[in-house]
Amino acid sequence: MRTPAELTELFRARGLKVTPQRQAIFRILHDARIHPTAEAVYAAAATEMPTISLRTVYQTLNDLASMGEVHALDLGTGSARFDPNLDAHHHLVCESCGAVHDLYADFGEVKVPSRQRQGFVVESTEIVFRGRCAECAGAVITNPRPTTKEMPSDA
Amino acid sequence: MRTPAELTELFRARGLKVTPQRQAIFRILHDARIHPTAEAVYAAAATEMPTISLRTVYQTLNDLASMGEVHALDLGTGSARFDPNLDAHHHLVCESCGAVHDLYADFGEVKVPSRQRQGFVVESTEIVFRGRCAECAGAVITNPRPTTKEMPSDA
DNA sequence: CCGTGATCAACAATCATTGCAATCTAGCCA
DNA sequence: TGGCTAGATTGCAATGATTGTTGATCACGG
Repeated sequence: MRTPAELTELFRARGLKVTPQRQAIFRILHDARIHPTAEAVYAAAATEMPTISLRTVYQTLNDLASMGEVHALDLGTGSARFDPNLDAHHHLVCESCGAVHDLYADFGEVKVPSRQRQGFVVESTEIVFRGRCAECAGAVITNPRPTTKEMPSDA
Repeated sequence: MRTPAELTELFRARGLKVTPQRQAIFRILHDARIHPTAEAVYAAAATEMPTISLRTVYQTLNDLASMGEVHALDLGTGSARFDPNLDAHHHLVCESCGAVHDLYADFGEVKVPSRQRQGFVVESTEIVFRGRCAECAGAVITNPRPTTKEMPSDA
């Protein structure tokens, strides 16, 4: 994605104000190597700006998404993920822990045969591989993972 | 998918009871040519069995899904869709009206290059084409410019 | 230094889905 | 056929992600 500086200019050019909140979000997204949820961005932002509201995070993420500066992904993991990586790529989704990994690979001509297009106008193509990530695949032997939102720091 | 009669046997064989509610759902799914949401199945069931509860529909759909008799799809259209079609196929999703069409096409070797697998164990692969279905696309054809969002012309 | 838009806070609302507890019944057996 | 019991159904509450609202405050940028 673009650098915080570029996004700053872009926002200004559109008449949008560049607030500290927005700058923080720009930075967080730019540094993100993964696909954070709104909640995750909020958590990250809150460490440096405790008063930021989740509402503002959603707002800015949506702004960025509708400007095409990030991609909003719904991979069925409960919450939307915001992908700062705009290059063509695909995703590996862990059914167990919900992790999303990028995959760069060229699968050649993946497009709808005109015969079966049914008048459909294709705007984007996504390939999602579902399965288990390295850690979860290793651990499947026993417990199916319940929604362990809270983890007792010591057990 | 299997016929209602087959599903009936299957349920019995698993010690699950075959209630009128379940039979209705079997029938509805079997006749479905599309990918109904739970709500849609509920609506269909309610016409012939007004007292059925949405809860029961969810329950049975989930049972069927975990038995592998239908596929639960989350295509980011807000609600999950239940696909009675178990053959390998892909989907065309209309971003405008949310319609989901099946697509039968062979894209050859679509699998994760081992180099990039990162230890991931792939269990399923889905290819989703997003765009506009014939009707929704038709609505925009009159205007050569589909989206009226302004683009920074002075870039 | 203004004006306008952004933010915040504190909810309420929505929507899909699931949890729960009380009630009911399918399927088996005598 | 009648009864029994595990499993099913139901209605409603609850959850979780996300958005709407409103009014007061704040600060970006001209």
